[in-house]
Amino acid sequence: MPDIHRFTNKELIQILKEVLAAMEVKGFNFFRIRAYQNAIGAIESLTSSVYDYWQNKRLDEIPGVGEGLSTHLNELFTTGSVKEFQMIKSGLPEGMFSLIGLRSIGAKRAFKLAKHFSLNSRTDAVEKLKSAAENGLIRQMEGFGEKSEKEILNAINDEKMTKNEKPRLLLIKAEEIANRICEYMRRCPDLVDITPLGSLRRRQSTVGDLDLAAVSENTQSVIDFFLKYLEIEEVLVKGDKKAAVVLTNDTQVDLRVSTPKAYGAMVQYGTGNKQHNVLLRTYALEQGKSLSEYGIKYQGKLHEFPDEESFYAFIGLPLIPAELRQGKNEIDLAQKKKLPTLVTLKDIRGDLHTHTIASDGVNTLAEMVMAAKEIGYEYIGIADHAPSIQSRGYEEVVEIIEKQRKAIDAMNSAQKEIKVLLGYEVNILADCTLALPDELLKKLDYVIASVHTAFNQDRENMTERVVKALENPYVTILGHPSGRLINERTPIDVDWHRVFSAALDNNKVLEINGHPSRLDLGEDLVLDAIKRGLKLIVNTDAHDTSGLNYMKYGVDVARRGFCEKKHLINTLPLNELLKEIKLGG
DNA sequence: GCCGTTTTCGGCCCGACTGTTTTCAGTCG
Repeated sequence: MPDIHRFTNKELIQILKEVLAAMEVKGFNFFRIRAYQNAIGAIESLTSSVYDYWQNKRLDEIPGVGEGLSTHLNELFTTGSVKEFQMIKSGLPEGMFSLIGLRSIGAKRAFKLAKHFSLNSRTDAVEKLKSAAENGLIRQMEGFGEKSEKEILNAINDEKMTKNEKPRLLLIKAEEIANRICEYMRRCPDLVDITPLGSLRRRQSTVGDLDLAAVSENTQSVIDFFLKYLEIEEVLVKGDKKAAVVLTNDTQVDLRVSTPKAYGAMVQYGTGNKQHNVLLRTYALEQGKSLSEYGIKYQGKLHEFPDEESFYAFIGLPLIPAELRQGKNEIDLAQKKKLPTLVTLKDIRGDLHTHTIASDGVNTLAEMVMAAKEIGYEYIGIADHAPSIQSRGYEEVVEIIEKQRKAIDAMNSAQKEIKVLLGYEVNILADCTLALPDELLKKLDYVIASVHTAFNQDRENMTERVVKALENPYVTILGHPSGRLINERTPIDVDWHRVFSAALDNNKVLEINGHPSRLDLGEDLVLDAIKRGLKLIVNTDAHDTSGLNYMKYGVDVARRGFCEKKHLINTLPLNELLKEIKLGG
């Protein structure tokens, strides 16, 4: 039965933001407002859906969501609306809720404008405001001036240009843009160093705005140099400590500049995430220490820190890896000296999900093996898409697989530096069967089962489908488990609890696919998986030799999911890996 | 409304920048 109250995280955030705005306008208790802000912040940084948390009765695991909000969310998912929210919003002009998304318009101004121009419907509020601005009516209002009016008009026009929701940048893309800017900035004579902060430094799978921190004795000179960067289309903010711009590719870049002796505090401040910083400041305050981007105020004195390590040490904590600064329980773990020792790229000994020209890859088997050898891997698994029996016929498929086996055997006898394994990526078909029969699967060294078709099946069917695949004795790995393509395709709808149980019961391995558009499993599911004792593997899904380098993005996800070396089977030496992937037949 | 190695009350993060103001409110990160 379809569930009409299944709000997405994005929809929830919008709902909560509207309630938040209403509370601000009506002057609700400051801390109650902040509680909503915190909850919104927490939901924004989630990679799993709140709806799933609700279904599994785990809403209280979302930091900032307590008893009150849980009750409201429960009502929302059950009935489709929340009486309390309606009451909070009652009496306010509807149009204001269309305005709060606009840059430079917060709750207060949205209300003033909506009231003044009688913006009583959402649909035409922005349009009406635009014509008011064009007719010079906004500048006549108290508290508004010519510049505000112009800024509002700009915000509306920008909004229109990006009406289809500016998608967040893939990590790899954000990295590229940031590298370009940093390269340019290094030509500034006064610059000592520059580094990306924010979600890019935390290695989040997608990045919204780019945050950079520069270090220099002459902060103004660095800001001036930055503002001359050729790709800048619009300057949003410029001061002597920070600047914000929009690039011609529509990416917003925030730059902060600090002196060397205070750089540690600046880097800490800018790395976030917001939730982490809030919790850290609260934690420090218990010791009477007040944190800011300039240092730590303690007993009336500002202490400065050249690096983050000394900054964290001053409040009695070890350095918390940037990837873990998510506002989960990392501060607690740090305090108890129980932070995980995160897996690193160097720990990875091989890649089991790669393609060659035998299916849709670009490079030959030999080229892929050579590239893997150059990386220094002990083993590489070739997992081309399994040839289709429907189109080629059974006999031909058998021949193709035997040919591939011979080619790989030849590779292995020709050299001993790297072990080549024969796998296939086998589709989990819509009818719950696999694209290759068991008697062919058992000839392989390992099998990756993946969903590649019929992504839109309902939760029950899809769960059944994946669980069935995991019950097949010849399947080793569940490939790109959610099937998502970032900004392109939403994840399949499955009951992860059941999928994880099936993987656990049948001793299967879940993949963290490192392809920059996939990064799948996502980090929150990775965390759930290791909590439940599941085994994981990071693979690249490389379709050419350069794709093998995607491993680092997969490791990023693993690290954000609190993975240690022991959680990933491809950190094992070859003989132990072979035991892990030994087929059941 | 959230949260807890000083737990169920009494606290709750910090600062930059901007525009419209003569000291600050609003917005943003």
